[in-house]
Amino acid sequence: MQKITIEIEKAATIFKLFGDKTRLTMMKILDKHDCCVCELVEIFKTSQPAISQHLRKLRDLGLVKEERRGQWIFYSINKRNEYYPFIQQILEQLPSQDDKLKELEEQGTRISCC
Amino acid sequence: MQKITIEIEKAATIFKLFGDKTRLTMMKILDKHDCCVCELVEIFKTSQPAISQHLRKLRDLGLVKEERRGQWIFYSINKRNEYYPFIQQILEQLPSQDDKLKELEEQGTRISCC
DNA sequence: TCACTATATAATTATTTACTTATATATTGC
DNA sequence: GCAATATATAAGTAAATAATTATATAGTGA
Repeated sequence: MQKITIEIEKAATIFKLFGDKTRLTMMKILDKHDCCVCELVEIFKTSQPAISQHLRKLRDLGLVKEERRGQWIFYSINKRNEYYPFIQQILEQLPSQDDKLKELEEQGTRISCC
Repeated sequence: MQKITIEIEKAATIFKLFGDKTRLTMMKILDKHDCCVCELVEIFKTSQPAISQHLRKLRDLGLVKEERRGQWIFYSINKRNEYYPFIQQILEQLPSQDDKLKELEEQGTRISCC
């Protein structure tokens, strides 16, 4: 296995963000699928500002990146982040959250919105 | 690599604890060396109650265990914890904190106290 | 038993965090 | 340009967190 090291302080900063279930689930989802904000609002059944604020924290650390596509802003994992290998190793150990996206597709929410 | 999975919710709970630099460093130290509370107080240059409270949180999740040896109570990583493999993979990626213990030895604090 | 040391716990306080409500900005399609 | 939609941001609030101070408990050695 490759040896990755990250300063303790930086790791703690990342874990602080990962200590919230919503953000951690978001990271797991975004690691496999780009999502727009309104999809995440649907998935987490919470308010749009709450989602935006979570995304901002993740973005401030460079863990995710945004990309505007017309009316929508899509978020995805920033795989160029210096710490992505560290993060990836963690996310790999979490169970897939694909079912959450599948629900959206079944509802038709995914297509209609984004 | 072996495949370990942990529920997202449980992982977030662990990360919440790891989101504090003191606790994360503690975990890294305890993964290799048992320590008594007074050593940790020395290492982190903080109050004894603060250290005790951090240890309690880690213990409440079963991440560390305590063992009385005479006057002192030694803490160590609970390697029997269901999630230890997950935790171990994380701790492996953090830089060694052995220098902190070495400092104590040089000061003589380690021996005199414990 | 008593003084001393190590540790835990309780209560208080200050800080941080996450959410809500309200509002601003940007894009689309008419 | 205007209405509608998507998103961000600001301000306020409630809840959670971490530290401090004070006190309790437990072991040691005289």
